[in-house]
Amino acid sequence: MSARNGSEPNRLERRKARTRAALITAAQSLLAEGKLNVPILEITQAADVGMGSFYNHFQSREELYHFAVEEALDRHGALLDTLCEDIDDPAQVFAQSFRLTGRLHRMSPTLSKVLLNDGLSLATSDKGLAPRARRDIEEAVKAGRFDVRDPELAMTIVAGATLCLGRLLHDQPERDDAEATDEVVENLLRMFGIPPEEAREICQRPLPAFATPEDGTAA
Amino acid sequence: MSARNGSEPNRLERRKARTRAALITAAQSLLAEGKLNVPILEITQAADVGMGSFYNHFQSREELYHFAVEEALDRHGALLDTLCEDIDDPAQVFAQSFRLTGRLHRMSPTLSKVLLNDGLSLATSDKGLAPRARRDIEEAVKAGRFDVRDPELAMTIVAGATLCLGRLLHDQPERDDAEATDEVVENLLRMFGIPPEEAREICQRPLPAFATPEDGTAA
DNA sequence: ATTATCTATAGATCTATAGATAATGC
DNA sequence: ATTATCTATAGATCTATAGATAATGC
Repeated sequence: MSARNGSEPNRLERRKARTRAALITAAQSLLAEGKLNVPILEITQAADVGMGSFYNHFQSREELYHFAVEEALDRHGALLDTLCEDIDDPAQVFAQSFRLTGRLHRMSPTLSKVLLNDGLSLATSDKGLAPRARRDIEEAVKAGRFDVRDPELAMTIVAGATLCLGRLLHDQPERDDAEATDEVVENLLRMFGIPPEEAREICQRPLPAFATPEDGTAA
Repeated sequence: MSARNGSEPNRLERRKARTRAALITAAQSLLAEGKLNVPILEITQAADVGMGSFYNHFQSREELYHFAVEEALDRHGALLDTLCEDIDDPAQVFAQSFRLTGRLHRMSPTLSKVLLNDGLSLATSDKGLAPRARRDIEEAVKAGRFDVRDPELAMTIVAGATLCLGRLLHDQPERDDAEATDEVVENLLRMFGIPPEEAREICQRPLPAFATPEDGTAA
């Protein structure tokens, strides 16, 4: 309650936050494994907290899963914001976001699987990649970079490609993830009216180095 | 057992098949509503059969749901085969399949929602739209119609677009489904290297009349 | 004194089956 | 006589909470 007044959280509040975070992390691991129906007890055991603590923080498994997905989306969104902040051309922001996301599936498999598990709702979420891609497409259209009649439909194709590409990269571990991702975004850029030569060039630009804290899975 | 010998199924076998079909239809309705965790009893009540009959046909809810999705995919695949059988140009078969599928979301909402509910696995399924679209893309490449480096990645984008478009059409009931679908496939055709003029023209060709038996939901 | 967590469990819910009933085959 | 279905339920499982314990604040 008192955390709202802007003052530092005290030790009690930090402990509470730790318990909550442990539950959310456990939920993300379970979501990534596709275990949606595990008993509450199994969740709290995975989080290493008592059964009763669950109900101090969440009303139901569904509520916990909801927050777990939101947390994953926020983490993804923050990563994209950080790594694209210096780029002006919306077409390049778009391409770079997509290329980074493609590489994320293998680098942060849990984060990736949480996003994929939620399936199509990722496409319409107001967090994570979707709102950013939508923004980039609209700005690129305004700037005359993209030739797109309906940005929302363009967004639909992009979201679908993102999801199915992630799925493909998990299903085919032998496939080169960077190469596949870059080819998909190159196709998308051409679809948006970028000349083939330039599309290819945009997808070959160096990406910023980024280290994901190797996944949300705590040690 | 004796149904395997090619002879006519007798009344007993037909009754058994009816019970099984009732369970599968009920499962499809529940899947379409997103009710994945309903008790077996609720499924059998929806199918109007006794609780015990469930276990005469399926080992678990998961097994039933699996067959329910397969049945939906088969029905969709058969529809596409019937409606595209007279077309030679693989690019047009591809476009027509996509255009028909887009119109299906509203015409057969239960079928559509079952397919969407299963989410990304639709993209890699060997039934329904996916294998057909893959076939069309590969043939179009061979025939020099499509300019695509990796047909599997092209397929990935198409599958994603299919799914997210379906989701969009359910989320936005006021949107014109035919218009949106045709614009998406037009974009995809351009991405595959079809000249813009021709892409547009292909998407404006008349479609065969098709009446879905208004959905798998029995009266 | 207050707050969060933990352990233990009552009561609700669900699964899977046993045994009875009904339909069909021969 | 055989096969499928139905009803009723034992036993397993799970949820949600009560009450005890531990940690922190003041």
